[in-house]
Amino acid sequence: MNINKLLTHFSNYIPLNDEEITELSNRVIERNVKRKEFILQKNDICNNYTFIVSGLFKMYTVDKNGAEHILHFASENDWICDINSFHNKKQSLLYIDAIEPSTIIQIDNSNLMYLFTHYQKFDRTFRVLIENKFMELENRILQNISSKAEERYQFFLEQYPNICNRIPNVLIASYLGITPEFLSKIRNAISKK
Amino acid sequence: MNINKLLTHFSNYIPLNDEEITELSNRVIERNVKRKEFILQKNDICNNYTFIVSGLFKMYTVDKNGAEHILHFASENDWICDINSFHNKKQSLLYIDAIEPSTIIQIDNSNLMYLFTHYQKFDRTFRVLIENKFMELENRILQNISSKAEERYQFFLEQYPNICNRIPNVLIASYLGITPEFLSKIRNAISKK
DNA sequence: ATTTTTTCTTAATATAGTTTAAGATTTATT
DNA sequence: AATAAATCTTAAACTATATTAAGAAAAAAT
Repeated sequence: MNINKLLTHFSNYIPLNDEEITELSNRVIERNVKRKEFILQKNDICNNYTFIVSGLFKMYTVDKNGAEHILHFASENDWICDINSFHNKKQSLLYIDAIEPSTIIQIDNSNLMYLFTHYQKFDRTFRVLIENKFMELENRILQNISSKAEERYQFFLEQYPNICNRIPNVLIASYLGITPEFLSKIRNAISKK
Repeated sequence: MNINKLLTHFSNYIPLNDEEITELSNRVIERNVKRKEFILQKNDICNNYTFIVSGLFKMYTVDKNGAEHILHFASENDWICDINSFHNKKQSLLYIDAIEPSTIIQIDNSNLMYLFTHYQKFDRTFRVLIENKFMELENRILQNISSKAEERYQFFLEQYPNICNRIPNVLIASYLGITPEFLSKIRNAISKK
């Protein structure tokens, strides 16, 4: 069962005891998701924290011209959630769909709140989880305000070696905030060095 | 005493009981900080979470050309900390200094860890705090990858009406990731509309 | 296996943003 | 009050990136 992958993930933060493992296991559901299938769409309320057992997702907005802007990629052993919609029960502005066929484990809002309330460890673990994600975003912001597109691309390749060759360049461009044509130019310039 | 401002701040998340108030009060220190005084410098380890009672700070890197890139502004009733340095006890890449004469309340690493370990509420409150900051950064990233500088400037003015007129434009430009000359051009274009 | 769809590239032209330099204005310091 | 320092603006020339369009290559669907 894939729950083991989630338990191993937790144990990298704080190992769970038997009671916590049982409680957690009873409160999550496992799902398979096809390529291009949505697990969140705009105007829906994001009711789940999603742990990715295998596969790859993108979270993004679509602007008035129909262009996608990718806020996050997330692959195996990572979480994906619109926490604004999740915690405030507000309609989401974001889409999340699968770039690859994927297997996920989801915990919904009420079950996660139950764990937060009854077991201190979950508050702690999710605090540390979100702190780590916050640091990643800080680095990304710094890149965005201080570096040219070529440096940001090189940094992306270094930072995400496991996913960068599973993602079409058109999506990497959208993540970096540039056009695919310009990314192509950058790649050409790099290859000539 | 200014500790009341901190207690009020906590009570916006989860009110503290008497014991928690006593514990917290005994574990923080209050300081006054002059304009341009550093509370964190590059290569130091950030050993404090800093709550701002009054005043205004900037957190930034300095690149190889000596240019500042501002990651965060923080004013009264807000927190500022390099959480990467703080939690991992790593040398910071960042500076934090006061834009205005300020009063702050600081809690150091060991005291905060004590509170986390002994009182669940602090884990919870700091989880929610960092979740809110994470959402703010998500919005900023989306702006950076999808909007032109003029829109980002207008959004900044709307989102931070209380601080935007206390910050010189040269620093706003650095926060937005543009040159002060170009911000001046944008302001001129806006004023002609 | 063939067709359709998606992805990647190239190039010309256009726009957004930077650089350099200089002067004017405002704010801080003596 | 005078001087020094920081801030804001303008403009010309330059560079980074976007747009448009078109064709080639690769991947997905039938």
